[in-house]
Amino acid sequence: MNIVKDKRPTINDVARISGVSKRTVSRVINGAANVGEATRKKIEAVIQELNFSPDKQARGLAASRSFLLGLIYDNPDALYIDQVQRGVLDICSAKGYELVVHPCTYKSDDFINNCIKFVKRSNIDGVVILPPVSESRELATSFQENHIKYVRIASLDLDDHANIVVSDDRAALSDLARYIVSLGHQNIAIISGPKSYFSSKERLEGFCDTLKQLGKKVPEERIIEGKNTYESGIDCARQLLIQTPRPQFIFANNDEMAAGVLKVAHELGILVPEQLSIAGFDDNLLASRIIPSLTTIQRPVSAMASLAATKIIAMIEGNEYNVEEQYLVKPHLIIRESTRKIDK
Amino acid sequence: MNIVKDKRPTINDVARISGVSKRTVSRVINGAANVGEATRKKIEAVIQELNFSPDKQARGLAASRSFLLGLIYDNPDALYIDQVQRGVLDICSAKGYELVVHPCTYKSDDFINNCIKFVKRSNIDGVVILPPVSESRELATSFQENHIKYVRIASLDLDDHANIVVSDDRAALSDLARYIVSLGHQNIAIISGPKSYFSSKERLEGFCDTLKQLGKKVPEERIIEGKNTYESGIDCARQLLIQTPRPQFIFANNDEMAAGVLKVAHELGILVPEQLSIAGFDDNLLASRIIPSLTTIQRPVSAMASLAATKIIAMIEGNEYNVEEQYLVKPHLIIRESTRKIDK
DNA sequence: TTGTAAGCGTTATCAT
DNA sequence: ATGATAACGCTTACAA
Repeated sequence: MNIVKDKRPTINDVARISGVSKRTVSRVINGAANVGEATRKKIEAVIQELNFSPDKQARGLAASRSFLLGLIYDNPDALYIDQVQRGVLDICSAKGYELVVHPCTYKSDDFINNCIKFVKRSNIDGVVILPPVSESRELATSFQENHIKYVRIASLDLDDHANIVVSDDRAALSDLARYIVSLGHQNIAIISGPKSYFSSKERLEGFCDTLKQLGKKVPEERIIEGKNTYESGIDCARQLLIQTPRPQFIFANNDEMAAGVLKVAHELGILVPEQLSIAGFDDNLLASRIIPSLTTIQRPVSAMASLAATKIIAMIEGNEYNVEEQYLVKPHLIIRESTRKIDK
Repeated sequence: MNIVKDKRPTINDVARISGVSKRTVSRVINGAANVGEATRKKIEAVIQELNFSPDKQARGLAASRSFLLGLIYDNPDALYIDQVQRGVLDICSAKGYELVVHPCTYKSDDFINNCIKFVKRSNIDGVVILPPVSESRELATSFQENHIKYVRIASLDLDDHANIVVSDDRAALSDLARYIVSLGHQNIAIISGPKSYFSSKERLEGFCDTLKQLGKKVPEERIIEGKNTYESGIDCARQLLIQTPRPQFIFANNDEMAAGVLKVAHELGILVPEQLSIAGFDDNLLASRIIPSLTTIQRPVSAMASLAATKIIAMIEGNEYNVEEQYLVKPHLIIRESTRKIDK
């Protein structure tokens, strides 16, 4: 059906064959209103016949648009990244955009410039920024200064609602606290995420604040700062599980670390959940596969990503209808085998 | 309007400030040989100072290139995808390319056309294709017909060596067979991958052939076709573990399914590895986290991806030096806790 | 070794 | 409603 021609037809071919100027063809392509009905029909027919479609690069060069969206992240969690990509792509392909991925290194002090250049080089129309990079005030500021459109995904409401999608980690951790107290646990311990991340802070405070309201206080020495890695979970669990009295419940800032706790418990012969309850955060692939399966908190990652994509495209196309108003989602508790009521 | 730094610098700015023509700057950008040493230094300095990087669209429009690489896949394994992306990106960013991701649906019969359109729409310079889509003869043929450059990543040598990176799954499974026999296992069972995938066939045959050479034959009813998912692993394990005599060893075509086997064994009170040994394939994140940790086979995914990227860029840039010769990598066995010698 | 100038396929600014 | 013509930022014959 499709005959491969030597050269792709250009707007000039369409113009010549239609007997009009290319400016008029351009009008038709872009759906401008002021084109005669007869002319439009004629041109559309020729476009059909030639199987013409405008060249994206030329279009981009002339109009400063690329129909490219960027995804910026410095996150080792492959599962999270993958979910985000799919969520964004669902929207992208429906709207005629493509997704360009850009992992970066948050710690490198070149990283802001690196991101800016990434966007400028390819004339990326807008970017979605993932945590923890999304927490960078400097990056957001630089994007604003460079007139780069962005939407951040984060755990804290730290930008205009048009520019952010927030998961209310604090509220979710509050739920977890109530659940744990309802199970009767007394000796509660926490492996937090890196304190420099807002998300860690939100989760920690959401948990501790509600605990305090319910009359339970977590002492300092029962809160250890982890690095969100499996190995770090193991280290922290070792420190926690030798304390007397031994913790009855441990919350780990993510599932990776929770898996580390499980590992240490197993090594020490501590039964989960009989002698120790554990909860994580993410609802990682791991969470449902591991034995015992992990009580955890699930963010609607894919939905957040789709929302972010919708918002960024709305910004790009100037249709900022009521998209600003939607920005907050609440993660929810998933109860599995790793938590249970205190026997006694 | 003249001295305003609002706009990003162009090749003209670099030329003007360096006091040369833009043709010379272009030479420097593209690493041409015939540029005076002093001139080059001067220009490079200015490029640095201006933080200049050439506009991809303009470059593409002029040179009929986009500096965009595509990644085509229909693979639910997020960890695999993520590793591939990072492997490809390592090379990409070093060579000035960006990566556009394109998940697709292998089963949909529009998928070939969908992929072609994806490439043409954005003038993608070349694509890397992941298994199982990479096994599609039709897709490869269509790409050839449309003069689209591609490199496939696969488990079987099914294309010109210039167009493929192959992991020798067969050889790796042969190693596993020898290892298992050395442990003294008699009753061996297999959960294969979908039979329609070449990779499943390679692994199955590599395993069975070597087993046969060593005097062990796996009977028909001990080979079950799984779907490479956790749930499918559970289903197949149930069928296998009620057989008499009960299998002493189960090979699962991937770690996801092996995790399912572990789950069922746990439910049935079968001790792993005391009463049942299990091995998987992939060296998934899961493999090292799960308890007991999983004996499995690791492909050098990231290295394969980098090699694929190197090859596709060589094709694009016409530097097909000896890159054709490198195409085969061998996965290797990782022995963990889930396999052990037969007691008795 | 370096420069001039003509594109590449669009969109945007003016006219008419 | 339509059309010349100039950008857009770069590469590349062709000179010098």
